[in-house]
Amino acid sequence: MNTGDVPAAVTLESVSSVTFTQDTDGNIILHCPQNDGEDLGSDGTTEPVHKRLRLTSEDGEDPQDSTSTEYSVVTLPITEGDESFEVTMTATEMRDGELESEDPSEILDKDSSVQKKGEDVSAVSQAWFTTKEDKDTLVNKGHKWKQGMWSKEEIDLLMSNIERYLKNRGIHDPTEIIFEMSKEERKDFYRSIACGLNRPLFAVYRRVLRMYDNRNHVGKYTDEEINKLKRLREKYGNDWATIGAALGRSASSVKDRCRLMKDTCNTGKWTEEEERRLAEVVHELTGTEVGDVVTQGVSWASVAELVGTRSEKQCRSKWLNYLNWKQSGGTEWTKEDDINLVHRIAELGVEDENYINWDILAGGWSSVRSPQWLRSKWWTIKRQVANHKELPFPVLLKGLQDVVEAPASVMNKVVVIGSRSANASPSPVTALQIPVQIPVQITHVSSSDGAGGSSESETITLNSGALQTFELLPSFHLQPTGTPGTYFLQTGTNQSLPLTLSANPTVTLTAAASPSSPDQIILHSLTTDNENVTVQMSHPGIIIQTVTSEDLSDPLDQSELEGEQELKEESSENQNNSGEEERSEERSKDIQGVKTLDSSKVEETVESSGMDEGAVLMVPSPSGFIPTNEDIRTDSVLPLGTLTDPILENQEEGSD
DNA sequence: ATGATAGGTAAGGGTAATAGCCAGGG
DNA sequence: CCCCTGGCTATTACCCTTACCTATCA
Repeated sequence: MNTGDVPAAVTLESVSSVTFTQDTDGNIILHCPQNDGEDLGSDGTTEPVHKRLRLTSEDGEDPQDSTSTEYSVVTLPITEGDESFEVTMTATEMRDGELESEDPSEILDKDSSVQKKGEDVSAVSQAWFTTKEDKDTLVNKGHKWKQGMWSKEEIDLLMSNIERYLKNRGIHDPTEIIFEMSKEERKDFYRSIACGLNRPLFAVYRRVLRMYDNRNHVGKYTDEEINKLKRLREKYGNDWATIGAALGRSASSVKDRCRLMKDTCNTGKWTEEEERRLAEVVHELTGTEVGDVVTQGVSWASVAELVGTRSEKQCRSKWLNYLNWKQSGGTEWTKEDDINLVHRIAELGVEDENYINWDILAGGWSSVRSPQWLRSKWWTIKRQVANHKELPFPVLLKGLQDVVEAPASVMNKVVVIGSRSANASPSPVTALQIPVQIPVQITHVSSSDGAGGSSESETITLNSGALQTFELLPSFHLQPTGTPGTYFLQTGTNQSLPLTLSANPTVTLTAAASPSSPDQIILHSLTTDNENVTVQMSHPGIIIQTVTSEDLSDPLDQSELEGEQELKEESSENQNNSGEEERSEERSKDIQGVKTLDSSKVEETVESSGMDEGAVLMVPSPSGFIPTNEDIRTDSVLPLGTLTDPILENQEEGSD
């Protein structure tokens, strides 16, 4: 099974009833009660029988099914000695004909989502394969798996898998398992945490090692370190582990650094002679001629060896970004090319950037220097959108089509793209990023009310300004807390809805029912400072969404925004417990002097919160935009990530 | 002895972010 | 002439895959 082999004989069992629950990460947990029969762990030992769940749909396995769902399944014993077990399923639904309808030649054929329904994806994540034969075997059996950079979703899943593993075993620190335990002690660790990830076990292993190795992500090498590294290199050769240990860096880090510093390396501008030599060597090694486009299949280490004065990275970079294009008579990149690029990508109609085949896209395009260069060009275009990381790819693309065609005066600004809905909005909205506080609409959805189908107006609107007004609609009512002027908001489903308002410590806010309308709470700011207000939510059954700002003329100054940013980072510190690279990214989001507001952390918090009583939780995308059916009239919406939920955070931190 | 399992190492292709250079405009 | 700005180039830290190796165990 580990290499995809299906055991010759399997025992089929059926259970009459199972219980479904949903965990905080949205995984469906299927609880199978202890079987009275003899099959489940009948030897009475603590070692559970390995089970695989087969999901059969009622209508068979028709690949033309309008909805195809892929499941990744793992069975986990609940407690030792208990013969019941849990099944965690991660399901991915694809809409009718998505992907399949694309021209296959336009899509990189390397993503899990192209899998056929019912395929056992766990065969990949449970297999430790590094050799070509192992790979071929799996490929021949029709398995496909994810390669390339890990997406945020994958990392999140990995982290939650690790958390679950830790919880089940009462371990607090994952590094204990990864770096301290023996193989025997950490038996099944990697298999367990690889579940749901359509990646080879080995890839998961590498990723985890990197993630939790605190000697990774150390940052720039100082001159002192470089000198020390040179000495260590002379002493220990290619024993990267030893060198790394001596330097307080990971082995791969020192190895990578050494690759950059050949003794004979020149830096700075390439001389004509160097360029000539590079071209000569590349053509010689690849059996090509001057004018041929060579972008792959080059051994850069060999090239560097022969060029003599440059490292492999320098050679590759020079070739792919300049020399090959220059030699083959390339033309300069123009603004029209920018527009063209965005349109061409849009025409591909791909769901995700990873599906873009840059080789094909670059083909026959004289101003494109190489597929790799084109990709980096895309990056520079993409980064004109401040919140590009948070946007769904199709939304970003649509927005960019407007952006690249916009006048230069607009192009020079950082733009934020937002869309009320990726589906409903005919065209996405672009807006200059001006620091502005936006109102927040909180909609409670009762059990009977579907996701986003909030036909009833149950809204609270928080307007910006010193006087905060909440409009209370029918399903909410106020409940005195005992403190005059302070109320709890009570929802129609009888769930208390503690809504706390906090702000800068210098600002005190109190809430009171409006004398004119009992359906309003009026918040008074007790200071004259019109500080930014943070609404802390502590209720999962709530839709949080940004709404039209009728008044965007209430800019906050930079210091206020920075304060806000700090507040959020502080509150979300617990989320990122791995030292993963995102952390530093979050901190360096200062683009062109405008603080980019980022609510991704906040979103994670809310997103992974528990759900109860059928209440539906929808959260804003990190930029504050979520699909909604409601008719919202704005063209200019600016996100402000001020919604935090300490309780939910605690829930997540404290338990699951 | 053999093959499977579960790592582990090294090499090298690659990405993404940023630093640095430089030309052009005010 | 100076300064600023933006585009391009070069650099670099980190990521990922591949090939190969090794210890342990059934």
